[in-house]
Amino acid sequence: MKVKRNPDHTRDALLAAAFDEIHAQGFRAASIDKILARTGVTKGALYHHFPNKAALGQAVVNEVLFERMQENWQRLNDADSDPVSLLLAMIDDAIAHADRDTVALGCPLNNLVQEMAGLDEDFRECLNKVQSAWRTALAAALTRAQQNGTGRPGLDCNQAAAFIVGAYEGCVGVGKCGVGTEVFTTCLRGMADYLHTLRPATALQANC
Amino acid sequence: MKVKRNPDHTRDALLAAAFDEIHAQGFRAASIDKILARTGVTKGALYHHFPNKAALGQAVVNEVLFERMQENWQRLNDADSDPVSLLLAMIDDAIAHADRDTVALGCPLNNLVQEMAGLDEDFRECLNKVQSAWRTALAAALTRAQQNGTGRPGLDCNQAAAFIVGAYEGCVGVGKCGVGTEVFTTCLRGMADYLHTLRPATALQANC
DNA sequence: CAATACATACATACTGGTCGGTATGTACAC
DNA sequence: GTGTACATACCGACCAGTATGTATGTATTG
Repeated sequence: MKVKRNPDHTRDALLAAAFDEIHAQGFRAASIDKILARTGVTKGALYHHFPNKAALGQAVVNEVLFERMQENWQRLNDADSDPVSLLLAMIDDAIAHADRDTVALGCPLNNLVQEMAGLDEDFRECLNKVQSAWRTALAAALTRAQQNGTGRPGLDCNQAAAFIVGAYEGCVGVGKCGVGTEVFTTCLRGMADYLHTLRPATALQANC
Repeated sequence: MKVKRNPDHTRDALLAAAFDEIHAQGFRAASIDKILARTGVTKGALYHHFPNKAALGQAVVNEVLFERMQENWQRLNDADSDPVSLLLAMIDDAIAHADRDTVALGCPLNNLVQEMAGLDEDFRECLNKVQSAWRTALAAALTRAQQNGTGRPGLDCNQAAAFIVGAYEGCVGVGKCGVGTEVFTTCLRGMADYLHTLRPATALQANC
């Protein structure tokens, strides 16, 4: 029942398998041969669709990773509830659904940033597009929070957005060191404490 | 004037060169041959001192990385000034001394954690020793702050310590994505904002 | 004190395996 | 029939690791 030729499907299959392999092994340790074995695609086909390994990796970032992460962020801006509560809910969700394997794998974006951003300028650029889109979406959400009264007035939203991205990636990162999910969840709970401080100071200061 | 034999010096030279190579390339991409070329040590000598590459890498973590990082933490506990101010000063210092190359290299501990913690149990274990020692030192400092009145009373110190470690590593991590030091420093300034919330609420709530 | 014995500390040359990449050929679709 | 979409076989480079040999320092013994 296998279709003889389907270039789009072939390309997508390669991107998906490359994403998984790179997520698990990192880009440089990702094996072209393993990606081929996983998909059943041959080397000739791969090098027909991508000029070299770097182009494959960057296509994974631009086409798979970027879109996958955008699905998460846009939740921040299409709802009309307050963004800080949304962020807290996402933290709770991450804590609730954390399991050993996903913690060990880490964030695919952060993994690549740590490995490649300092080594390859092209990689750094397309990774930066993903990460800065994240920061921008977060900053917009925080600005919206200020406007609808659910965000602390004095807050520097761009600065806070940068920190939130960094802190979250950091929580996922240090979580890898723990035996199970403990370090990860503890770290996230500390982050939840921080997120509460992004709210207007009314509730906290009621007892003074 | 070269001393004919000096096993301790040979071993130290290998560890130092391995640290640099691993810091720059990661563990798996670190080349034994390049470490040898850098030191002038031969392969026979290296494999006399270390049974294999993994043992060399773990020795780097246990002997070089651990001690190097401990020098930074013990500042938190030997002074009698308040720890939160010390942390803020360290952030300021990091911002002031940040340069393009160090940001691109990233934190040697975090680099290794991201690369190896999920892949190799032995590595994870010795990296965890370094990182948990950091968390412990931080938690102790925060507890001390609570005791001498410079720390917020209700704070869960272990949780906050975990978050601080994660957030800082995250700031260094996402900083790699930026063109220069901008993302890194913005992120750290956001972190400084967080650190202020660890203080007792007196100063902030004075205007209510 | 000197000769011997032995372990430590290297040095050199090589191996098998994996890697990304390519050269060349073929079958399908329009 | 002509370009696209594959398939196969192969290449040189590099890799960690090893087999083997040698020089050096040190303890032992006569």
